[in-house]
Amino acid sequence: MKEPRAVTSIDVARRAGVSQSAVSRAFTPGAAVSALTREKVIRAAHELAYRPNAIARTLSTRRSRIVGLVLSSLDNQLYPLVTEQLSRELQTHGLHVMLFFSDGRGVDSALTELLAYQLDGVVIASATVSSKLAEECSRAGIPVVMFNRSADHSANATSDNASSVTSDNCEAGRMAARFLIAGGHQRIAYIAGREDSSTNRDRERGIVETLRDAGMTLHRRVLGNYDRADAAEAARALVSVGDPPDAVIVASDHMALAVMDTLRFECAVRIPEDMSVVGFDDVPASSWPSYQLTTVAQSVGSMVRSTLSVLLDQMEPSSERVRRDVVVGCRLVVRTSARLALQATAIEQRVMGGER
Amino acid sequence: MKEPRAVTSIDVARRAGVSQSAVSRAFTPGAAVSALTREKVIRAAHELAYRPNAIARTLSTRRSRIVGLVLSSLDNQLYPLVTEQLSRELQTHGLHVMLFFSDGRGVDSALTELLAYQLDGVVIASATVSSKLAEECSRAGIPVVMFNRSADHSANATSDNASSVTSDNCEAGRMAARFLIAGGHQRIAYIAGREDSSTNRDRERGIVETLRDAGMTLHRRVLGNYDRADAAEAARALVSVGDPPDAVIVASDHMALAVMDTLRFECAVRIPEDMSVVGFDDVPASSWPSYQLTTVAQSVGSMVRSTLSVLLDQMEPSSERVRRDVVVGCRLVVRTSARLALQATAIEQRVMGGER
DNA sequence: AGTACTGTAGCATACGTATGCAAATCTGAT
DNA sequence: ATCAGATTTGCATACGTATGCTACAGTACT
Repeated sequence: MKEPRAVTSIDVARRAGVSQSAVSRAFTPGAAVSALTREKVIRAAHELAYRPNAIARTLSTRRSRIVGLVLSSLDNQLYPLVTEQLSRELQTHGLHVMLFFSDGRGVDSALTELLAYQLDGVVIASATVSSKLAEECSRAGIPVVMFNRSADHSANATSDNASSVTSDNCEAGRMAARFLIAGGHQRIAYIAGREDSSTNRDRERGIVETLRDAGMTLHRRVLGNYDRADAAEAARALVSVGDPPDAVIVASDHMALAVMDTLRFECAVRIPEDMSVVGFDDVPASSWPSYQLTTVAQSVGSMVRSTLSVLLDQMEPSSERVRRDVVVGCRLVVRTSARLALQATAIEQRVMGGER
Repeated sequence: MKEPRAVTSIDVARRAGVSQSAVSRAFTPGAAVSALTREKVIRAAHELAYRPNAIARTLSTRRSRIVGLVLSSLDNQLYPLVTEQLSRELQTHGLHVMLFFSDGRGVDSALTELLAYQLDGVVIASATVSSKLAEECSRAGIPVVMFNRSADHSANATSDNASSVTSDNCEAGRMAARFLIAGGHQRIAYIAGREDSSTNRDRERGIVETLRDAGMTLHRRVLGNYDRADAAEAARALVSVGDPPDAVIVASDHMALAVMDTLRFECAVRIPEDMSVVGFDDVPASSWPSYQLTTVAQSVGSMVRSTLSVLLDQMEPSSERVRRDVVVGCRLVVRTSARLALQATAIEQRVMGGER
């Protein structure tokens, strides 16, 4: 290897006429260095284009300033949003994101490589990830935040140390159901997400509860698995039999957009005249004029900030690492994909903006 | 710090009754260890739940197995695709992606932190990144690949070492223009991307050339800056004056979708009856039934594989690090947002699938 | 039995930075 | 000028792994 041999703190020390320790301290905020020494060091460093080696620093301090982000896919527009915002937030704190994609098949051998990188924290935003991963991280002393999903306390005997940041999905389900009920809908169907997802479970519970309280019951339930193709198939199933629903709640906007397309262009169903559609998440495309999807928005901003807060907190060496579960509020974004209470056909109220 | 003190190769060595070197070699493919020793080590490692410390390895080998991915945003659906595919491909080669978001304002102080992580390579998929960054990386001996953009050879006196992977954008522009000309369009407008983008420049050149060869000229040109809002504004501008175009080529699908929405829902323009729309990239939403956007597809798969190939090649210590510029072919995906040659109104041919 | 060779094991050190500790310097008050 | 106290400096070592080198054991051949 004839690499140009990177410039090290020793080179800088020599040039500045100080010790290597001095160089290190000059780059460590709050360290004991005189202003003069620091200035000499900074100058020399600048002349040599020196940059502290983050890897060596990690080895020494045992803090990598790297956070792992585990995803199963970026198909759902929600996750690019989360990825970008989380990454930017971390960046302002001098932290960086390393990406890990779960391979879908439960094994996730690739994910255990994650342990090798001395990560300062891990954010799991993938449903298909074995809870074993979270457990392994905890055992290794790495703070874990489950993003947009909570660990199943029930099934897991071992006290699970993973924190979580979720929306108030139960309430979100209620909001969706209440809105449709108020709109005079009689036959409300649900296209579910993955059965093993806490988000789906909570949203569905809120819906079912609210219907029951109104003396109603779920008209029909089909599985969409958070997948566009499955959701399209579910939409077909809903209209393929007699007595179709007059409204459908879809467990995510990602699916809801596919449902709208399928209903409109394959099934000649008018939205919302023939059928109302309500989703969850408020992804960017939901506000596009072609869809104008009424949806229960998750505040990605709040969720990301909460995640950051939990992580920074637990990264403190003095931290007690107690599990924290943050629940963020939702809000209904009314657009035109669902009939309103007052008007059956003439629809005008729209909400296009909103924090993201 | 009362961290549980991670288990190291020394612990494993002790338990297996061998030296630390033996442990290291047992985990190094192709190293000189007997099968017996390796087995003892593997067993001990397994019992202690040992995982080699990638950071320490990096310090020793000077190879981090981390690739930096520099993005300006994930808004455009193209980039989530790229991010996921690149990350997965790298993952299968034992490499990982670290994310960097440029802050838009040219300074990018955050990006130079990138140099600190001893990255094995950098992929720049951000238009707004100072070419200085690429230069700094090259100087540090880090292979750089510009993704979906090429460095301006012209303006840059310093021989730029950054490789690039792009589509054949000039040909892509020609394909779009030829298709519209064949469809009998007379007044073809162009909504441009950012002026400083090589991708925009090349696509536009292909379009203008082709029009000229057909004895035509660009009916109108408006700037869209690869931004949905700007593109919507551009669409309004196109129809706000007399003699509107009968076709518009939009420099990216990301913008084209906004253009379609604006034309249809704000301007009451029927697509393609009143105006044809053609885009570039073939992002996922372009194939959604609401849009059915005719577009010149970039083969994200090919581009990612090429990027990987260049990177792996240049990461070889023996590599000569000569710049490589890969140009990937495009293909026209005909859907229904633009009139075809044979039929003015009755449109039926569709292409929905295709490699991605 | 002696020689040459091959394959393994362990020792020692390097990678670049951070930091505890003791020594050195400075500050200001007497 | 002296000294206590505060500040700053440099030395030495630790962080966990990889690897050049030497030593040794085993094999095959003369």
